[in-house]
Amino acid sequence: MTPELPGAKPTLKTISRLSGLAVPTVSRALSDAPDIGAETKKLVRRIADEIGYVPNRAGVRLRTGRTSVISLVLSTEHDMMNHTARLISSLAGALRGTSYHLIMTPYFPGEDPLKPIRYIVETGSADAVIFNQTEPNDPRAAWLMERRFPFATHGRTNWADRHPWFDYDNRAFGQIAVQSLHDRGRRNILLVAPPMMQTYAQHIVQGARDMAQSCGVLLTESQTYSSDSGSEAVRAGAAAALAEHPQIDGIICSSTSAVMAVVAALESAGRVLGQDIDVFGKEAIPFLRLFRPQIMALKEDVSQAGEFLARAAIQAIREPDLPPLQGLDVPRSLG
Amino acid sequence: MTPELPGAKPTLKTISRLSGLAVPTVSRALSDAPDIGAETKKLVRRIADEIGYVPNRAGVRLRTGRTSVISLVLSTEHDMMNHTARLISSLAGALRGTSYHLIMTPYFPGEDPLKPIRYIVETGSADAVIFNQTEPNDPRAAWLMERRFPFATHGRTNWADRHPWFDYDNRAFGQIAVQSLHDRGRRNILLVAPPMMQTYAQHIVQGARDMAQSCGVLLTESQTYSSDSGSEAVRAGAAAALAEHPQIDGIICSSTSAVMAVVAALESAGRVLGQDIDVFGKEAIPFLRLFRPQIMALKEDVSQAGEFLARAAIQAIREPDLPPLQGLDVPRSLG
DNA sequence: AGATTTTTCTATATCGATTTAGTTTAGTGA
DNA sequence: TCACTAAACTAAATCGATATAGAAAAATCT
Repeated sequence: MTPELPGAKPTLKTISRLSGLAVPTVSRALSDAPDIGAETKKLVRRIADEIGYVPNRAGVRLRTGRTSVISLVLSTEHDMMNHTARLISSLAGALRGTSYHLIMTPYFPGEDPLKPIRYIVETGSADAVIFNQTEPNDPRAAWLMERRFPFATHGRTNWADRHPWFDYDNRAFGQIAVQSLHDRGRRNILLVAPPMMQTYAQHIVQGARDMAQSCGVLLTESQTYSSDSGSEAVRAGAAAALAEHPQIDGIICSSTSAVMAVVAALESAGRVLGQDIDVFGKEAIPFLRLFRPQIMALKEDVSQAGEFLARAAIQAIREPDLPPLQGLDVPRSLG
Repeated sequence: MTPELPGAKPTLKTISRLSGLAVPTVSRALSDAPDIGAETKKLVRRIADEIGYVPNRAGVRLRTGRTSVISLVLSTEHDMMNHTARLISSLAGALRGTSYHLIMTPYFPGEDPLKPIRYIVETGSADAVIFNQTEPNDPRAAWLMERRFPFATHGRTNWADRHPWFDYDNRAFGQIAVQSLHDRGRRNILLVAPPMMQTYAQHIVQGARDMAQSCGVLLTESQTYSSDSGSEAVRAGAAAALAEHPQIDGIICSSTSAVMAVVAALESAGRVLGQDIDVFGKEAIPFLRLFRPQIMALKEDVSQAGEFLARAAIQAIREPDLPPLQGLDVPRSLG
């Protein structure tokens, strides 16, 4: 005769029981109907706040027809130079023909990345979650695994064997980058570090270090700025590095914008790209080389990631006991 | 005693009435349960197909707890050079704190743009729709207005006074572009045409033509390729134009990728940017000028568009009789 | 043939919120 | 004092789908 399971989400019924009022009264009180007394409204709202009541979307929708969903319609065609949008549209495209809708849940830079995830799980607004920018000890992955809530990540974590993911092989990227620069005779390489909290950054650095050691290349890693510091910071940082270490003859960048900033820096320092220095980057979109044919780069296929993650998430929902789907995008040279 | 309103969406009840079977039987038949006869299943499925039955999401969700929604969580932070992603994340960000979820509904390039919209309206999967790449006689806008279904567009249509929209002032862009080039002494301008079906393209061309006439500038409009033809096509087209009309001393592009392709073309033709020729573009992201300080450009604020469209859509849902919200992004010069 | 099982379907309850139609209580007027 | 109205609730029905329990019909066994 337990009155309420502890884990259960509060509903109008919960408030009804707690307040002694009938369910419709509670409903009308919360929607500020004119035929409910002021005292009653105050009481109901207090209880609702206390227990963290959130209306069940399906209930509202079934009864009223209101969905509280806004749909953004967009072409799966990719507008040039667009990483996130490609991921989104390939995901959305891959979910067509399935019964799944894709909803966007944003979070603001400064805030707790766990917050949107908790919201989704606790309000039951999705069957699975997909997120990126994973960290080795990613709190989101830990939280979701603990609750056995289906999810898939773009990028690995320390528990990569236990959940679905898709990742670019950044270790290979780091290795190939150093090797390719070495093949062109470069021996003094600057690595514009990616943001080190993230897993992929550590993979790049590992790969680059390993290969630098076995090739006998001197590898300098930027410390004060990273590839996502903003173009101006990268440009200034690269300029300073080139001034301090004029012997640098190769630069590795992990993002397109960093490549551009670095090229700008070295050109205004009077260096000549492809002659006395090379830049190696990653290219999700074929325009770096259009602009500077001398830029060296490996291809990254973001669309593949979207398609894979869609499948992985669905499998995690439907077949939670199957081994999780995991996939690696193998770096390819440009066509 | 009408058995069924003609406009009503078919439900299990509809199939039940049509087949003479009980509602749960129909449900189990459709989900291929083992305790339903083969003949019955065939019959039920035939009827379901005929009347175009689609399960009501709220019903399923309320009963089973399954949402059939997959949530993509992303940061509202913008990764450089990213138009669509900015729009999406600013939209999603603006909807936080409201009761609305944002769902992505993609469509494939070749296919009917009306299709996803019809799907949303007919399955009732959203309260409002937002879309972009509007055409003057946009069939989506016409269809939605006819049904009084709330929507907002990024870009105007011929019925712009009758629905909510947000647009960049492309007419002003065209004017300012020509005028700025004229101010730098350019008299022979190539306009890399945007895709002319779309409204914004016509605005740019109008603005450019008007100003060219009043300034006394010769304006050439590309015919065989447009700014969304793909970088390689634009590059080749621009190269051909420069070869055929060597007197060209200014080029206007409406997209970032076109600017880059055009600069590549003119440089490999031996022209010097900022000296014997200028390029004028639009910049949603501050990196064109980082790369080539000589590039002239106006700023476009995509985030503003997302925030505005979110508000406009919500107002269209809640206050359908209020005059629709409409907003124009005024081109600003770079800081 | 009569009992037992299997097959195939129906009746009912339920998910959570809201709407419509009452019902009770208190308050007003004659 | 008694009918009459307003204020503040409650009861019951509903949205669409599905799970559970039970019933009727057909098939199988002894």
